[in-house]
Amino acid sequence: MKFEKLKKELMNRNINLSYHRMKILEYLDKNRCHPTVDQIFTDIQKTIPTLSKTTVYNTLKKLVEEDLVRVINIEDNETRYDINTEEHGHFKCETCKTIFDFEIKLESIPNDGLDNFKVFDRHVYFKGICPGCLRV
Amino acid sequence: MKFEKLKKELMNRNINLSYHRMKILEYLDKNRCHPTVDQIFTDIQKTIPTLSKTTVYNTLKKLVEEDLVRVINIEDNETRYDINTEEHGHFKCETCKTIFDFEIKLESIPNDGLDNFKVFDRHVYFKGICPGCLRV
DNA sequence: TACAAGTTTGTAATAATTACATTATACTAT
DNA sequence: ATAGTATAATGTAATTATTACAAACTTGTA
Repeated sequence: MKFEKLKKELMNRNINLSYHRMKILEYLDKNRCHPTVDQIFTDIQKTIPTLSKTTVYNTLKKLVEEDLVRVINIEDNETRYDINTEEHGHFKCETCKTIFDFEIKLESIPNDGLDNFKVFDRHVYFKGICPGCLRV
Repeated sequence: MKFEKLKKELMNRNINLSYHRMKILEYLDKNRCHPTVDQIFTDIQKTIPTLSKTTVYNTLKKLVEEDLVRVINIEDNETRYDINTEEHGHFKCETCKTIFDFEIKLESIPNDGLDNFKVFDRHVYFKGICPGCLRV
């Protein structure tokens, strides 16, 4: 989703677009590398020195509740956030640690065992080595 | 994998099957509910009061390195462990919090975008509501 | 202008995990 | 059997991520 559209989405839902919230949203929009809370906090703090980490947590929590941001849990010790809520999988390179997005048709996954389950949320992540690191 | 086979696997790899390690392995074999470190520790401590949590962490780390146990990261705050290393997906019920296994053919997932990637590890997890909780 | 609701901050508390030094156990060669 | 070595287990302390909460600040509105 584009930044302008995201802003509108928030306004539609009566969510106040305060300065901090906007900067966090803008950051997520520009840095689609699935940043951690710490990365978001550290980077934005450079321009807004009074930003507090709690605000980052609060804002992300809000955005996740509103389905504008997705949580990614690949590694145990780092929760990452993704503003791309469209259907896609994640690939984490174990060498350079980069997380790549890849297209995936989740509804094409056969899941006979889940006939009577109501499924809200589908996550797929792979691990391995990316082409760049393989070449070295 | 059966418990006896797991033991043999460890011995093949020259991994000392100490009493604690064996108890942890046995626990994972009997409790295929994807327990957290804390659950494992708390339960086994009832029979081995001198067990330390560090030992649980150490043992699990070893087992994961040897590919006898898999790490499951669904929620940000709880790392779970699964002795079932055969290909399967996980479904977490958001109501009762139970994690179900389901069959999945991971190689059937189309992933055109990953042509030049080397993939080691494929994880799939869904969230939603299980039949039992839906019925209520 | 003043109130109420919502936002941000800062500090403290909690919880999971890791680091590390020490002790215990088991294995090997003499 | 015994000394020596490597591995395993323990306990404590440190680190890190996250949450709880109270206080201060903003903003919109009556």
